[in-house]
Amino acid sequence: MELRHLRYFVAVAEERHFTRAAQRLGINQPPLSQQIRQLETELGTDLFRRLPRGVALTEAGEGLLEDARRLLRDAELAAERVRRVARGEQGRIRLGLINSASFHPLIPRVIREFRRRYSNVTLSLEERTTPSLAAAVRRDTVDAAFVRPLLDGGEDLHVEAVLDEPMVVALPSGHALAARAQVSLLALSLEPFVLFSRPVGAGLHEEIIRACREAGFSPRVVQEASQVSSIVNLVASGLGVSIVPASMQQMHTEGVIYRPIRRPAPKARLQLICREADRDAPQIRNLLALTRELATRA
Amino acid sequence: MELRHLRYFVAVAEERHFTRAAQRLGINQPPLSQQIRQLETELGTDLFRRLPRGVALTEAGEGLLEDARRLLRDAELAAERVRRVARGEQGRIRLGLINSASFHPLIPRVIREFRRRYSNVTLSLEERTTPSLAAAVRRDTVDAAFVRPLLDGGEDLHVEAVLDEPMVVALPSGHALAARAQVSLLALSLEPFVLFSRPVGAGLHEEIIRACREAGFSPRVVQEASQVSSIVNLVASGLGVSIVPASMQQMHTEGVIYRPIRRPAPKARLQLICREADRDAPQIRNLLALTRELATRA
DNA sequence: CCTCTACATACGTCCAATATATGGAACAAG
DNA sequence: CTTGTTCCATATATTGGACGTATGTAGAGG
Repeated sequence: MELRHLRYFVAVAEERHFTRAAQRLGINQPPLSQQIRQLETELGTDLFRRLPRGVALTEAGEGLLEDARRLLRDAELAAERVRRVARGEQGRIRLGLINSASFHPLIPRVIREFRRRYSNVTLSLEERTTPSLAAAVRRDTVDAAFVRPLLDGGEDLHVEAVLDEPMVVALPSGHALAARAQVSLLALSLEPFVLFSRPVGAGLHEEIIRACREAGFSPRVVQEASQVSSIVNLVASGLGVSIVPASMQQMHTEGVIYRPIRRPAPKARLQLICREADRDAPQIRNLLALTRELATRA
Repeated sequence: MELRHLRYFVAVAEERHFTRAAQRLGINQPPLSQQIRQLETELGTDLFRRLPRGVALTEAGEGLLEDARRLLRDAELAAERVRRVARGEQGRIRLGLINSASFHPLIPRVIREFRRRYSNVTLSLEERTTPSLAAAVRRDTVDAAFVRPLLDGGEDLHVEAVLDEPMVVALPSGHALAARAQVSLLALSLEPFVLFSRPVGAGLHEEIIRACREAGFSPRVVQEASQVSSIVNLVASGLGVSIVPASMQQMHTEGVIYRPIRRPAPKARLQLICREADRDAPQIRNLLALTRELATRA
C-alpha cells in the first residue's frame, strides 16, 4: 500500500465516479481502476460497489475513507513540520557557553534576541569549560558554543570570531598597584597569579602567558581555577592577582579592583563554534547571523 | 512522498547506515540512497548527516522519524481495520423488519444470536412496512430486511425464504365462529374484514385475497391498517374479522380469539431481502447463514 | 601512503504505472 | 426490441521510475 493508493481511493470515494475522479487526479480512468483494484486485492475486500451509474462505498470502504483522509492529512502535516524545521522556524538548538561569556553583555543579548525571533525554537543552555564544550559539539551533544580559542586545530569545527576584548588586571583591593590608573604587565612579574589551568583556559591561558613572556617574565601561578568567577573570588580573598577579560568588571566583587593594562594589552578572544557539517543547518545559520549582527552593531 | 520513502527513511534512521538498511529492506544501497535523496529534495532539507562511518539524523530527520513511524503504524492499522470489516468481525449492519416479524420467535432469536456472535458489529433495527423497507434497501439506507413477499419482482434484490407459517382467523371474542375448533374460509364470506392495504401488506395481502377467491368469495374490507398489531386491536374492538399469521397468537390481546383455518390454509411467507450486490458482504453473509441455521433448527 | 569503509554517481534493466483502444453491462429513449 | 449512451473493466502498448551493477570518492585507520 502506498499513499498513492489512498489518494486515488479518496478521489473516487468523493466523486463516487471513476472517470471524474481520474480527471481530477490528472490520469486516465483505466489506470485508476487498476490502482483501486490493486488496493482492494491487498486489503482482501472490495471498497466500492460498482453501479450502473458510478460507484458506492462498501462498508469497508466507508471505514477506510476516514482513515485514508486522516493519513493523507497527517503525511502532509509531517512534511510541513520538516519544512518548518528546515526553515529554522521550529526545532531546538543546544547552546553551550563558558562561564566568562555570560559577563559580556553581547552574549545575553544574543540569547535574548534569538529567543524572541525564533520563539518556536527551543534554546537550551549548557555552561561548561572550553575543551568540554568542544568535545560536546564534536559528539553532537551540543550544537554550538561560545568558547575561548581552542588549543587543538578544530578542523572538523567551524570557528567564528565573535569578540576581541582587552584584558585587565584584577587586584585585591588593598594592593599597592591599585593606586595606579594603569598597570604594566612587567609590574606584575613578582606577583602570585591566579589563572585558568592551561587545558581549561585554552587560548585565553596561552594569550596571558604569551603576553607576560613578551613583557619579559613568566607568571608564578599559585592557584588554578576553572571558572572566571572563581578566579575573581580568589583574587578578592587576597590569594594573588589575575588577568581577566575586561567584561569581568561587570561582576563588581567586593575586594577586587580592576585596572587597565598598558599597551600592548593581551586580548580575550571569544569564538562561536559548531560542527562544520552543521554550518548550514537553519538554527545554526540563524545563530551565526544573529551573533554577527549584534556583534557589529555593538 | 510515498509510504515507501518513509519505510526506507525509518530503516536508515534506525540502522544509521545505508548499506545495512538496504540489506534489511532487501534492496541495494544505491537505490536506497536515491530514494532518500528524493525525499530530502521534496522536503527541501537533508534528513541525514553523512559521516565517514554511517550517518546521523539531522534535526529535521529526528523530527520526521517519530512522524514516519506513527504514519506507517497508522497505515497498517487502517489496513487491518478494513480486513476486520471484510471478515465481518467489525462493522455495522442496518436491519429492517416489519411489525409482524417481531411476533415470530425466530426473528428475536436471530437478532439476539447475531448480537452475541458478532459483538463488534453494530446492529441497528428499523421497523417499517414491506414496501418502505424494500425501498430503503434499494437506496442503501437499510442493509437487509425481514419482509413479506414483494409485489414487484425485486430483481436487484436477493430474496431468501425464511418462514412459511399458516395463517389463522382472528375473531372478536364474542363471535359465533369462535365456538368452532376450526374455521373454513367460506364461513367468513359475509364477514367484514380488517386487512392490510394492498401496498403495505404486499404478498401477504395477495395471499389472503387469493385464498378467499379460491374458497369462492371476495372479502369485504371495512378497514385497512399498516401494522398487524393494529389489525388485531381493530378486531378486538369488534370492527370485523381478519386473517393473520399464526405467530400473532403470541400477542394474547383481550377480546380476540384465533382459530385455525381448514385446509388449504393461506400461508404467511416471511423473507429476508438484501441488495443483490451486497449478498457476499460479510455481515450480510453472516446474517443469511445465521437465519438459515436457526430456521432449519426450529 | 595505502587500504578499507561507506555513501554517491553513472548507467543499464525491468517492472509497474499510465495511456490508448476496446469490450461489456446497464439503463434510457425511440 | 433495438439503439444509443454511460461507465467501469479488460487488453495491449508505452514510458517513467525504481532497482541492480559497476564505479567513483572521501574520510579513517593501519
